[in-house]
Amino acid sequence: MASPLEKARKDPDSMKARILNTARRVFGEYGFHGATTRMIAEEVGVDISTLYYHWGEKGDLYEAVILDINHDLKQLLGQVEGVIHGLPLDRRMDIAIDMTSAYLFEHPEISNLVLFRYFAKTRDEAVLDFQVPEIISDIARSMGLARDKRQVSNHVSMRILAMMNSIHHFVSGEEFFRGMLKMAREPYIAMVQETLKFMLIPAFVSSDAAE
Amino acid sequence: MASPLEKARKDPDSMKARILNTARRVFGEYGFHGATTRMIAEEVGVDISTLYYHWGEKGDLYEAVILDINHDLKQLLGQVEGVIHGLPLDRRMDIAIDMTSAYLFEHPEISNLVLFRYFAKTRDEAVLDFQVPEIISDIARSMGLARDKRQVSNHVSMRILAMMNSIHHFVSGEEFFRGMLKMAREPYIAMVQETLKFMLIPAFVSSDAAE
DNA sequence: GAATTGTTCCATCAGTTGATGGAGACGATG
DNA sequence: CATCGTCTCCATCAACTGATGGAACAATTC
Repeated sequence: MASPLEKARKDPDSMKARILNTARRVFGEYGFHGATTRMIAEEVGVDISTLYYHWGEKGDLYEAVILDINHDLKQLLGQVEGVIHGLPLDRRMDIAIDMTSAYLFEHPEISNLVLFRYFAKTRDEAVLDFQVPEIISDIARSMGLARDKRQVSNHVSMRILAMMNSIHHFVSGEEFFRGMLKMAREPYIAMVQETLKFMLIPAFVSSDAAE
Repeated sequence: MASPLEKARKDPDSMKARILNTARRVFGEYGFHGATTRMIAEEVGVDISTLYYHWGEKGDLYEAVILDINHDLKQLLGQVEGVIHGLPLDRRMDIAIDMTSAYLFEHPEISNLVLFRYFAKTRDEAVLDFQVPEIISDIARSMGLARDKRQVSNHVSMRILAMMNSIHHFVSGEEFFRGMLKMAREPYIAMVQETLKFMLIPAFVSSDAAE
């Protein structure tokens, strides 16, 4: 029952965990093909073969990374849900945007990896991601956009995708956008949150009121 | 004055143009590191060295591709502007969303490459993109969000970035999202356009009315 | 302390990748 | 026909990449 991933999470100082965390960052920065096992090993400060000993081949390590970030995302959603439960929609969205973006700006590799999975093809055939639909259902429920998480319409799923990706996109593009707009980090983050609220809240609130 | 790019555009059947167009697709699908010169050459049906003869090294070809898609984007914006000129804001946005998304769904490699440039690092140092700010200014002006294209506030730039990327994101993620939602192409595209309007129009229209 | 197990590194391999030099093919020009 | 410039391919290189076997070492168990 104790998967390698659980072991790594239990002891963050273990070699397994150190490799996993570095792999998250490197895969997030350069993508699957852009990252090499040597880059990861070098950054950890160990030999390549140590990577292979702990995580098997490159694709397996990548898969572990994906599972790891999905785990983090779910945990984040749980926290957000706990805070916003029972509040009116506009407040729910306001807080959810703040919390989610703040967390992702601290762990930008999550956004990078999510986006990479969305549209960068791997040369080998890709594994279908079964966790994203689940996460979307969770959001739909906690946002009050669907009564039962089993029956989330495509309609609603699309809107949640658009919402999530607006956030990811500003996190992943930070370097590019900040360079372009010549902004420091803090004002950039503040402006991102403002922009997200500007875009997202009117749409969902007015649609909610119309019902 | 006749750059290689202009030559290629003038004669679409030339080897230069055939390589460029294939490179657009392959770089768009797999990213810079995921695409190999051999993949591109093979798809064109020529030897690798023919690639190098016409476009120089891999990075140069990639750069030509980026310039090429920026050129297409500007052309598209010009067309959109011609159609929406003088209409009220909500109509402008409605039409711009339809036209832009329809075009990008026909040329998805544009969206892919734009997004790739935003957040995928190249192992070599990246070249700063000087064209994106210009495109954003154009949009701001044609949307009526800034009086002078010289003085577009970061505020407005962020909103336009968010808008553009919402579109790109649904185009690039088509395969992933359609697989997830189990939708055919046409209804997917229709639903994307509906979702984009749902999200974008209320925000901009209510902000416009408030002024 | 001996045996077993777990962990790390060194050396190395085969396949891939970016890149080039040179030979030949082709058409235009004289 | 001869010559020249343009274009394409074949052969090949060095560097890089994913991957592995085995030696060395450390920790654990008996």
